[in-house]
Amino acid sequence: MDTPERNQIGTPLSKFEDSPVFNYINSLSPIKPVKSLNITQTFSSLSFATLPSVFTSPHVSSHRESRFLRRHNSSDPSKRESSPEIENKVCTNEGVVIDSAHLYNNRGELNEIGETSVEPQSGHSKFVIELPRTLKYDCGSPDCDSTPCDITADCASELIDPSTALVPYVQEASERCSSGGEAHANFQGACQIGLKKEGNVCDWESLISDAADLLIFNSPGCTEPFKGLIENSLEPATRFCTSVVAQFPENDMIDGNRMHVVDPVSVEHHNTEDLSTQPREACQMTEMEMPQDRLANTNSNKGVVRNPTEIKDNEVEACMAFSCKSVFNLHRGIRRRCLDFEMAGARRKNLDDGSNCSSSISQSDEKITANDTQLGSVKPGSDSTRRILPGIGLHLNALAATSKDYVIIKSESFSSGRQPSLPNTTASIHSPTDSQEPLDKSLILASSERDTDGAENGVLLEDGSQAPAISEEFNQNSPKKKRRRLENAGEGDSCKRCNCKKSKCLKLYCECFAAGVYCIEPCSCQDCFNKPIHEDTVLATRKQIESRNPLAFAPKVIRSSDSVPEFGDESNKTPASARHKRGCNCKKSSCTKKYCECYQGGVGCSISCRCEGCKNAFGKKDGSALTGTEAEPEEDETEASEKSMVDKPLQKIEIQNNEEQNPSSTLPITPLQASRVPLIPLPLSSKSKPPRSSFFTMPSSSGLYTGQKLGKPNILRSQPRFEKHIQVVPKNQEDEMPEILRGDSSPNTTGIKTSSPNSKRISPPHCNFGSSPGRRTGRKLILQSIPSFPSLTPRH
DNA sequence: GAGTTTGAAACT
DNA sequence: CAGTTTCAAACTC
Repeated sequence: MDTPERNQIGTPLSKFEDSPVFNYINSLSPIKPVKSLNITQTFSSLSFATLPSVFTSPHVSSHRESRFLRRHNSSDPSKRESSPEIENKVCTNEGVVIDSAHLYNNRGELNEIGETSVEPQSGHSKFVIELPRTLKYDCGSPDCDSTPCDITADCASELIDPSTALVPYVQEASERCSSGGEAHANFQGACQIGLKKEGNVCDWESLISDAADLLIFNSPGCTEPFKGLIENSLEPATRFCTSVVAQFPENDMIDGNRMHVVDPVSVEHHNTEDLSTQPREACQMTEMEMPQDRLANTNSNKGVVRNPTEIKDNEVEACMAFSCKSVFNLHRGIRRRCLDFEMAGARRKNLDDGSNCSSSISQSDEKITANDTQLGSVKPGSDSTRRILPGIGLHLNALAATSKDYVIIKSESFSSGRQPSLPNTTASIHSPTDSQEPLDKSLILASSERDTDGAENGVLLEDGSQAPAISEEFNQNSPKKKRRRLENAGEGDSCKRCNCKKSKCLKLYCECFAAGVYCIEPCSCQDCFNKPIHEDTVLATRKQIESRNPLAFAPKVIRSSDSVPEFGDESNKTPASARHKRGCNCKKSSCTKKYCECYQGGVGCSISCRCEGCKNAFGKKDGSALTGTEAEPEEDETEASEKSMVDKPLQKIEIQNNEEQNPSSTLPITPLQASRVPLIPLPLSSKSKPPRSSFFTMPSSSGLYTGQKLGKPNILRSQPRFEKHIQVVPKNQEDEMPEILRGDSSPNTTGIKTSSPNSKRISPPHCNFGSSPGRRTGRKLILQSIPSFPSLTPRH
């Protein structure tokens, strides 16, 4: 209560409390005070305490929390604001219900607006009148539905107590109902007019009536002014409603909006009419519908109130409640949808990540998981931006294949769902700022991040939003993801993902970071900074590392261009057109396990390697040096690649390669992957793997690269795209790459034996990417690819 | 799934 | 540049 926050937010309350009316009310009923106290407490605690989560209405709070959490960090200021508002509203509502004070409060607000001088007795009459107002405001606003109902019902019951008041009120209500289809704006207007409300109110209403759609629902801009009005004049309830409404997904909103906006009145009327006959049911219904908090209030109210007029009251209440209730229900339904929707979106992401995304575009229907919340964060508007992501830039994108899809899917889903709604106006009522803003922000963030990513790196980061961070970890940690990741890795469906625990994914230890891609859901990393959110950090770190070693982010395996193989047949045949950039340093693995980067990359060891006891299936260091071994390697390669030729021990390799291929396949998919050298090599290696390396290992590292590449390019080449990317990368790296590439390119012409068996192998391997069969463009492609490469290291 | 092995990356 | 440490993947059980 005391907290400054409260003051800010709760100004209304303070007013109420201070107001003589409030005091009076309190004095009137002992019960009331208690409730009021409770309310106030909750209020203070809730609203001020901090976040919405704390707060009250389970629906609202929970809803919000879930949302925010999922989407983003609740950090968004807007969110907070909203929450407090909501809290306030709720509290006020409760308070109102409990006490008549609430009305007074409302009244007080109204008074501010320009309350008419009511007659002394008017106390009741006022109530009546006021109620209408409240109703108007609450109910009137489509948003309000839920709360208004409560309020009205409560108020009505209690207020009404003085039966006199009821009559008019009821009459009005009945009239309204009878009027039935009118726009509730009119209804409001009428009420207000009758009340003699001030211009403010009128304006407000007029606004509503005129642009009811806009105001109510959504446009933040509209909402704000509106909001201001509300704050000033209106009850918290309205806010609450608005806030609640805001939460609803746009999609829903569409329907909901109409329902609320256009129909609210009619609905109410109908309800009232119907209900009139069975008010109690309606009441019960309402209770059922209402959140627990509210229920408590209502119950209390009932208990407290009950007057002769109860019946009428009940009726009225029923009507109101019912209408509200219906609306409320609607909202609820909407909310759920929204949540689901978001969830669905999120899920989609996950699913997409795992599988494909594009196809799966989601429907809003899908359910979401906690992780998904992030998706939720994804906002409708961002679609375009998201799509951008897929961009080429960092090979990272490759990762993205999944990520991309994911993004796209999201966008689609949203578009289908929310976005459409947006146009409608609706946006949703949201309390002006509340829900919507957060969403927007989140969207923006996500989009921006993504965009930036895409722009800069071309990488798509899934994380996009804040939420991602949280969710990511969440996801990452989850065994499911791990499994998925493993599966993916194993299958090659998806890209490999890191599992960093201490490096924060900002060192080359991190595969993702090394590949120039952001970590995504499948990653199991901890304290990951390799996310769009931390773009600055990532870039800075990259720079740092690059400053140390310009080639740090270059593909480890340099593939000679496809064409490279100068060495003639041999070279062509040799899968090992590629070489490891720096060479391995294996001592115990004999270069026969993935510990060996050369082996992992599917390339043979070269002179540059310092390995001991090299037995690299793709090419031994010694052998490579020997160039002579070529024949074997070639055969192996061919065999491996074609399999037809199986020979040699290489079979093992083949198997491994196959395994690798999958990964590679995935890799190829995303540009990002390209960056990841290892992945690339594998695929190639798989087919071409074997022996060439022995051959190629050239004396000079550069020579090796070139030579190997020349010789083996074929293998690597298998995947045109990869190669391209890879090659490109090298260029960036100037050091070796340029020479190599250049040399390769020129020499390659000869080397390119696309026709060579290797080439055949090549095509198959890469799967995903697309490797369109025709891809093998040969050297030219490579050159072209070069440009793309830069994307990896934007700076260069 | 936990623990070990391995070698690259990072650090000194 | 070499040696050592740190790290995460790969591997084994």
